[in-house]
Amino acid sequence: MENSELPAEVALMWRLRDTGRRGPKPSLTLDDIVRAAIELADAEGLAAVSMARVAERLGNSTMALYRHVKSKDELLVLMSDAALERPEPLPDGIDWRTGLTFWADGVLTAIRRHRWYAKLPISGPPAGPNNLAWFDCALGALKDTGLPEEAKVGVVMGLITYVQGQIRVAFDLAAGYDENPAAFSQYGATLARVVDPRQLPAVARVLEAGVFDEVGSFEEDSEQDFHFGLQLYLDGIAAFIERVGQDRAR
Amino acid sequence: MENSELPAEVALMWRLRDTGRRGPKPSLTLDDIVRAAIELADAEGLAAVSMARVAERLGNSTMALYRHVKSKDELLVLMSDAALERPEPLPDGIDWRTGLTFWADGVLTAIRRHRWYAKLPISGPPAGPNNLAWFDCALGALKDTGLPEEAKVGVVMGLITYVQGQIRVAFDLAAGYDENPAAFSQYGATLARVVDPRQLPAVARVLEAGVFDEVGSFEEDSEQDFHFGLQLYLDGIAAFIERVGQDRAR
DNA sequence: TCCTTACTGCGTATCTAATACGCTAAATAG
DNA sequence: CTATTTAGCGTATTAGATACGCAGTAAGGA
Repeated sequence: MENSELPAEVALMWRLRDTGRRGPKPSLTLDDIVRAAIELADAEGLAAVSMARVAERLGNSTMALYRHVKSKDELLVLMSDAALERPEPLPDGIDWRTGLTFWADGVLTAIRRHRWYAKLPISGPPAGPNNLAWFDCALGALKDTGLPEEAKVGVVMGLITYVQGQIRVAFDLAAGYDENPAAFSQYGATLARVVDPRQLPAVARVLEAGVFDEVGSFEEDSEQDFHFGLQLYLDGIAAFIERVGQDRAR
Repeated sequence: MENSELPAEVALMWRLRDTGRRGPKPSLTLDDIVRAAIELADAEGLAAVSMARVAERLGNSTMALYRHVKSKDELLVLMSDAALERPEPLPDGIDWRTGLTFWADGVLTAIRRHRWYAKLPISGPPAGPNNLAWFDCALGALKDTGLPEEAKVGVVMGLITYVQGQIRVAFDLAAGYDENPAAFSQYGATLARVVDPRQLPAVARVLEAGVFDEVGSFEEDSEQDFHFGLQLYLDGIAAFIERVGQDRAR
C-alpha cells in the first residue's frame, strides 16, 4: 500500500493521494481542474490551455493550481487519461475481427469528442485507468485467438499506434483545411506545377490519373481512409494468427 | 510561372521566391536559417529551437530571421522538409514488398538522425521536395502491383501514417525512459498494484504472464516492434493486392 | 481549550519566447 | 542622381510558466 513507490503521475491518475488531514479544506479538486482544462481545450483548442486560463475558468488564481499539479505537463497527462471515457464493453462472443473494428470505431468516436487528444505527446505506456480500460478491451477481443500474451500485446500496441496515427493525421489535415481551404483544393494543381516527371515519375503518374483533382468532404474521406487502413492491418493480424496457429499445430 | 498562386510555404520549400533585385545583399539565406535550426534541434531538441537561439547561432539578431520566414511555424515546416534528405532510390526490379520494407527502413534511418521530426505537427499532405521524393519512392515500389493509382495512394498514405506513428511512439517512449528509467522498469509492478483483475481481466492476464516484467533495451525492442507491425501491415497490403487482382480477373 | 503544524490559496517576481513596428542604410531602377 | 525596395536590427509588447514565500485555516494533541 506504499503509494510512495508509484510514479507520481500514476498515483494522481488513479487518485491515490493520501488525503491530507490538516489544513484548510481544498476549494479546488483535481477533478475540477482537469475538467476545466478539458472544457477549455474542447472549446478553444489545446493552445488555449494555459494555467492562467484554466484558473480563470475556475475563479481561482493561477498559482492555486500548482497545489494540485506539479506542472502543466502533468496536467496534460491527466487530461489525456480523463478525456478518453470508459469504452463500452465488447459484446460477448464476438469474433476478434469484429471486436477490434468495433474497438477502433470506439476510439475514433471518443477522440472525435476531444480532437486535441491526438496532439498530446505520448508520455509512456498506458497507465491511467481509462487508457488501461481501452487497452484491456482490445486485448480482450483477442482472447480466443490462441496468440500468446506477448503477441497480443504487440498486436494491440501496433493497432493503437496505427489508429492514433491515422486520427492525428486526419485531424491535423482537417485543421489545416479549415485554416486555408484554398491550399487544399489547389493541392493537385500545386503539385503539377512543381513536380518534374523525370524526378518523381510515380507522383506524376498519380497526378495524371487525377487522383488529387477533387478533394471530397474531409470528414468522409478521412473516415474512409481510416477504415481502409484498418482493414489492411486487420488482414495482417489475420495472417499472423493463422501462422501462429499452424506453428503450434506442428 | 505565376508563383503568386502557390501557397507561400510551398514556394519557400521549393525556393521559388523571385530573388529581389533592389536593396542590400542579404547576409543570411533561407538555407542558412533552416540548417542552423536543424543543427540546434539535433543538438538540444525541438524545445531549444527558438528564434533567438537560431539567430544567435548565425551571429544575427532575432528579428533578422523574420525577413526570411513569416513565423516560427513556417520555419518548422521548412525544417520538416529539409530534415528528410533524399531517399536512396530503390534497386530496380525489386518486388513491392521488399521495396516497401527497404523504404520503411530508410524512413526510420532518416528520422533517427533528427528525432525531433516525429514531434512536428503535420501541416498538410506532402508538398516539399524531399517529402515528395519519399512519397514517390513508396509509390514507385507499387508500380507493378496492378493497383489503380488511387489505391496506391491510399496504401502509401496508410503506410506513412503507420511508420511515422510507430517512430513517434518509439521516440517518445525512449525520451520518457531517459528522463525516468525507474518508471519504466517498474511498469509491470506499477500495473500490478493498480489493476483490479475483475475490472481489467485481459490486462491482468498479460501481467500474470510476465510480459512486462523485464523491459529489454529500448532501441532493440522498438526496432522489433517496428518490424513486427510493419510486417502485419504489409501482409494486409498483400491480401489487398490479391483481392484486387481477382476482382480484375473476373 | 489552545497551540502546533501541515496544508491551502495566492500575490509577486522572474524568465523565456514570439513577434509588431519603425528606423537606417544599402542597392538598383530609371 | 534620386526614388524605391529591401535587409538588418533595436525596442517594446504580450503571453505564459513557474519559483518563492506569506497568511490564514483546520485537525490533532496537550
